[in-house]
Amino acid sequence: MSPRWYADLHLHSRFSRATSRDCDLPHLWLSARQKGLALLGTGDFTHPAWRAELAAQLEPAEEGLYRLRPALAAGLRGRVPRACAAEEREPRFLLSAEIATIYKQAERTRKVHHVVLAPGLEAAERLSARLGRVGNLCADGRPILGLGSRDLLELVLESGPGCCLIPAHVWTPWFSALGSRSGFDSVDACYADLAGELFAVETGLSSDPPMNWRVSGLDRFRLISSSDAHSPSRLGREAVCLSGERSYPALLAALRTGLGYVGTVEFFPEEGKYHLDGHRKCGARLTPAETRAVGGRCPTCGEAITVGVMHRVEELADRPEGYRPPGAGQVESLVPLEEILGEVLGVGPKSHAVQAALAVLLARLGPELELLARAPLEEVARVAPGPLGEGLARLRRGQVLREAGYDGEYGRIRLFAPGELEPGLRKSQRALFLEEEVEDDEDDKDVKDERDDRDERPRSASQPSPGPLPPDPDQQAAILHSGGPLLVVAGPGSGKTRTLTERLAHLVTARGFAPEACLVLTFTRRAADELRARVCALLPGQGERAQVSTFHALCLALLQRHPGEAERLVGLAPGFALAEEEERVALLREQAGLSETRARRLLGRLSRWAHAPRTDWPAGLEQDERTYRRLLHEAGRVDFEQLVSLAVALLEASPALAAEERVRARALLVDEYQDVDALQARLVELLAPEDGELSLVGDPDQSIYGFRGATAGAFERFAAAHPGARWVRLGRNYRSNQVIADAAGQALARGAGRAGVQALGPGRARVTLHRAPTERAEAEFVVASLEALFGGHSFFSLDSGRGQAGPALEGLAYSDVAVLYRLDALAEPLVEALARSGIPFRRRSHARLADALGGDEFDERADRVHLLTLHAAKGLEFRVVFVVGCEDGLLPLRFGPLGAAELEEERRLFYVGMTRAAERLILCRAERRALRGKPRAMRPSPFLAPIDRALTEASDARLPARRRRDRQLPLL
DNA sequence: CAGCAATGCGTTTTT
DNA sequence: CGCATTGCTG
Repeated sequence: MSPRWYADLHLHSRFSRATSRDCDLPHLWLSARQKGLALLGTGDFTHPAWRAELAAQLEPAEEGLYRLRPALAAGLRGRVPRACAAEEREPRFLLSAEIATIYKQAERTRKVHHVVLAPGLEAAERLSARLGRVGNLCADGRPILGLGSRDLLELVLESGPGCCLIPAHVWTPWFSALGSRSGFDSVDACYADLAGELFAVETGLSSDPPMNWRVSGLDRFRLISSSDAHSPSRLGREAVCLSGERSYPALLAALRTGLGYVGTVEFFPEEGKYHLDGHRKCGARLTPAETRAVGGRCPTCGEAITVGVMHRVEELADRPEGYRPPGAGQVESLVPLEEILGEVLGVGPKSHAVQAALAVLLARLGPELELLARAPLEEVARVAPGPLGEGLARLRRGQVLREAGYDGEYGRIRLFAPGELEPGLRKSQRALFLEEEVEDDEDDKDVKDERDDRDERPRSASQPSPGPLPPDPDQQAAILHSGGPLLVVAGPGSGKTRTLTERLAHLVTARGFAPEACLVLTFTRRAADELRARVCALLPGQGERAQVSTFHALCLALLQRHPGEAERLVGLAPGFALAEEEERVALLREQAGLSETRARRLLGRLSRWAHAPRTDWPAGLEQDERTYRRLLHEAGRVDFEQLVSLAVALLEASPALAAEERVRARALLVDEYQDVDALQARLVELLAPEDGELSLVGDPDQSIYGFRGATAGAFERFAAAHPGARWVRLGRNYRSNQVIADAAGQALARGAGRAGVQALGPGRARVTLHRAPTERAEAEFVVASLEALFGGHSFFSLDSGRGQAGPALEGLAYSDVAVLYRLDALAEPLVEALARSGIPFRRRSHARLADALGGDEFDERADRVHLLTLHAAKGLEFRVVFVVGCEDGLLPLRFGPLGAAELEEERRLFYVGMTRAAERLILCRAERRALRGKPRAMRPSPFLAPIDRALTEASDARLPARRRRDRQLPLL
């Protein structure tokens, strides 16, 4: 039997009334992953703006289905809970909409809602065009048309093969085919001569299949269930369960024939808003019999009672309760996990405590629907010992307490009787999920997580998906700035990328800049990809047109745009091309007769000396360089290192050409400006738009690429040349807790003056300082700490995790942790210890194997502990960061005497490492370490000294006390 | 060819 | 700084 999958075909976008602003494709996609929905309706395809968004953000997948564009999906990867990331369940979308028809028939006003499905964007467009002639489709994503149900069905059927209609939530009183206040006594009466074209009906929240089975007139319809969600978190509260192929034709076939239709996921019908009869204003809830007894009038006020679904089913039923027609689907009755957790924890379903617990459960146990229906209870108990497992057991047995809904009031399903859950039990269950509540919870209220969500929120695999908060005032100032050059100094975790991308979006949407006239410059392709994805998400349909490029790619494109001038003015060979590393080596071997090793060595030396003044070059190097350049030129090649200088030379040689290039980018935004070298700074000056916007973004405190030519003070030099430039400083750190932010600030400023960047967020965990005897002991400490952080084998058990680097963190995924080091060579003992422990890890080595193999995106996002050099960690963030090798000589790295500038760069490197951490920072050192074979005694890094002892705690290795006697040795 | 002095490299990384 | 490689001299 092929595996089952779930589909939610009826939901709404943010273009419908009373829906969440988060009903956009990324949020829906993310929620689908969390719920375990493999197929989602888009909802609202009749709305032109939503259709434009669909066209911009989706791309075709299986027949009739669409997937989120990879650039967008890539940006969301980090927010998918670890156990919800199954590749084969990556959500697909199909075109769906809900249409309301209001019309008079046989003297009665009929209000009927319909779900419409289309086999693709073109068909949706066609149908929308026809419906647009009937009524206004722009006012509401769920349009209201003055059209008979039958006529709507006719329009749908005429819009092309595959277009179909499913009567929506057929029993609800106010808006449905069978509704007591709106509809008919049969589906056939509603759709008249075309009713035969229908093959499925949606049961709605307040009825379930067993109720529907009592009406023989519905036997020929496949029963479907959907969420009708108005916010992403409500997706999948009801759904269709299918098996077999995932495609639009297969879905229709399953609904028509039953082949591949498994059944439905349901609310307990009592939870629906219209299950029983009643009058909400007076709080009167009545069973059908009671309603009949009081003559359909509210006993309190005398107004008409709203007749609910149960009552209506009884009116139309021609079979007793309990009848099950042949071929009926399976029924899984579930309760949203948020509600269950709210009950178990004794707090509201939207509370922080519930969201935290949800994140843990999804990260560990997988998507919600599977988890509720099938997660093994032993595993549930392992993740969350306590009443949750028992609750799920009762849920699966259908042993629930039901308080039925009526007249628009949701019902309530409980798993535990009143008083069954002791407050103490609830508290302990809550403690499982909340990091800091255990020791001091003076009050019983939620621990409020104040961490802001501006942008640089930890990309935890287990984060729920809250929408972003509005920009803070400094971010806002940078986003809105208009006029002269803008310098944005953005500290760690301050929302730099968000500010940059939102500024770009602002320039386009509010200031009228054409997207193609906006240029964003970065250093790495990776950064460019990320920025592009985020710009696309912010500017659906337009972001793709913006130019987001690396310096080198821009320069190459610029040279290639002007081949004539490039030949004439900077002496490039006609039809020049970029030389790859192998080609450069081959050139030197074949043309200059150098050996392979000598050729590589020469290229290495040239690259190393490229940024030093030629007068400092070793003897002979200049001569060698001239020869190499000549050979390169004769071969019609340029190398990467020349690109920027050639582009600068070209722009300087031809002012007209420079002016032409400036027009191409009326808005120029440069990321990581602190890393520009002199040529790149010059390029920026040459390209600075005359009447547009120039924005330079970066952080001088994170300048760590001096060896590559980045010259400290790039911002200052720019400001000196442009006295009118506006400075904006983003100083709030939304990433690190206060302790980490302060400690990092002290390390950077050598303890003087500045109390670090201002940080928000909870933070009681101190920075751990650990001294190990040897590098092997250091590695074992890291592993033992990781085991504690992950809670050992019983993942969240309370009694573990008091050991090494603090207690277990809830919902911690392996990829939330990084181990950082100054030299790649320091990774060896870590690799060995981690491999032994079985903790999955990934070492990013600078060996560019990944690129050679065409990228390893999959590995990149795998849930593994990251091993990285400090340099490679820049721009990333982790909930937990270890920095190993905090020793003099390694931090700062020193071979001989160290210049002041180099010392400062090493200090900034340490600062960069510290500020990668959001929640926990552990600084480790070894007293003896073998470097290049020879063991050496190591002193602590001088960078540790300025950190206030109040912010740190010492943690000595308390690994299984193998060698207690060691402690008697003098500690020095 | 042995022996010694001079030189340069080590470390971070991107295109 | 300290080690390895290179290249020169005897």
